[in-house]
Formats: sequence, C-alpha cells, structure tokens
Amino acid sequence: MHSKPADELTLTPNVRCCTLQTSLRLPQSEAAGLAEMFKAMGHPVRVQIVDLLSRFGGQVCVCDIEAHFALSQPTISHHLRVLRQAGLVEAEQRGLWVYYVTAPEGLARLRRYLSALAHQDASDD
Amino acid sequence: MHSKPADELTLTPNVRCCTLQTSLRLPQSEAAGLAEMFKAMGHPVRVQIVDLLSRFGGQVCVCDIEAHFALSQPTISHHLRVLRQAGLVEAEQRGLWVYYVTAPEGLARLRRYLSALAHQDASDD
DNA sequence: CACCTATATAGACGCTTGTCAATATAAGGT
DNA sequence: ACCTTATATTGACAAGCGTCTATATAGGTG
Repeated sequence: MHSKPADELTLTPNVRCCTLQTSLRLPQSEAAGLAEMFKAMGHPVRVQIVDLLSRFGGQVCVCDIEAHFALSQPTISHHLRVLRQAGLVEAEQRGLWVYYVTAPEGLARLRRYLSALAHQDASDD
Repeated sequence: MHSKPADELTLTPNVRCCTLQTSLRLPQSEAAGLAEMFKAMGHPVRVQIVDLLSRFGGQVCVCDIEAHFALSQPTISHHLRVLRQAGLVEAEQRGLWVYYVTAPEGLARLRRYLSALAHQDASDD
C-alpha cells in the first residue's frame, strides 16, 4: 500500500503496482468460521481421527480412537473437543461409552468452499 | 485402550467396548502433509488471501494483498510464506514486484481428500 | 554508482497449543 | 450404597504462532 495516486509526482517508477481495485469477498465472520474448521484439521492426529470416523461412522467409541495413538487419554479427549467445537464431529453417549461421528454439514462446508475456489480460477481436478 | 481380551475375567462389564478392529488408513506422512495444508488455511487472513488469489490469479502482487489488511508488511509476508511452504500458493517475481497465484495441485489435494471422506460415510452434499 | 522501492528475513514478545499427570464426573454393575 | 470403568476437565509447562520493529536483499532508475 505504497504509491498509488502519484500522478503529478514524476518521481514514481514508470510501471505502477497495486493496481488491483477490489475488496475482500468473504465476510470476516465467514473467513473466521472457515479458518476455525481448517485449523481443527491442522493436526495429523485430528486428520487421522476424522478419517477413522468417516470410515466407521457411529461405531467408534473414544477407547477405539485411543487405541490408535500413543497418546494419553486426556490428549485424545482434547483433540476430540477441538473437532467438536469446530463442528466437524459429533458425540453421542451410549451407556458408559461415547461414540463419535463426523458432522456431515461441517465437512461439506469445507468441501463446498474449496470447490468454489476451484471453479473460480482455471484449475479443476 | 482398556479391557479387551478379558474372556476368563468375569469382572468385565456385560457389554464390551473397543471392539473396532482396524488400523489407521492414512500413512503418517500423508496425514502430516494434509495437516500442514489444513493448518496453513487455519487463519482468517490466509483464507482471505487464498480467496483473493483464486479470484484474480496472476494479477495480485504483494502490495495489492497488503492493501486489504490492517497488518504490517512483514506480517503479510509471513502469511504468504506459510501458504507457500504448504504448497497452496506460488510466487513469481516480475520486475520489482512479486505476484502470487494459487497452486492448483495443492488446493486440489485438499479438495480430493475431503471428497474421498464424504464418499465413505453416507453424507454427500 | 548512489539511491529508491518492494519484498523478505531476523529477533523479540505475548498468546495459544499440545501434551501429560492428577482429579472430577457420570454411567453401570453388584 | 459402593465400587469400577469410560470420558472429561483442570492445571502446568514447553513449544509454536502471530505480530511488530528493525534490518537485509534485490531489482530499478537516474
């Protein structure tokens, strides 16, 4: 955000930058919401958890998840909370156990956003 | 990862948990790679930057980006580096300026992964 | 060459995150 | 009622992140 309206100033370089005349398209709140979801996916253990849940939705209790990682039970619980608060997974208690499932709408929101990005410049898969 | 093979132990509860017999599907390196990309998108400013680039690919120099945020130039530079290192954007120098573009393959990788997740449990958009 | 401009890097500093051990909570069994 | 088991919460601590100011680098101009 340097020189822009320098028309009478002959000191300006012959080519000008900062010519893009536009504003941000995403409302700040939406950028923040998307960022929170992306951030929740921003840890290898949480990626694996979501992957596991999406394969065995509804059949996975916390101790099943614990069994896959060399991490303490509170740490797993913490990662599950991050995912829950981001709206990416949901919990359901059955008896003594808590079963986790992916939250379809949360993941779909990420997916839709990335697709919208893709259909905007010239890159498709 | 508590009681599991307790068959002779009559102390076990009548219903058992941890019955899921499977292992992680994603290689650790892939989970790490995906997590790095997700993490890079895990900040509102970086979401907005990627959004901007995907709309005006190739025409956006750093000072154009700076103009949209109330952040110092080094901070923008830092966010751009995070995105670059995650493989989500690329930089091209033209004269004195550096123009940024989204990295189609990076974004496509995220998109494909989320789609793969979706086609695995019963949730489509 | 000397100077200017655009971007990147380095260093500092407060805030957040990931992890664990210890403890609390809540559901079930006896 | 009491004990046991599964999960969540708390508190602590090291490591990482986001931001700034100050400085370096690299390309362009006169």
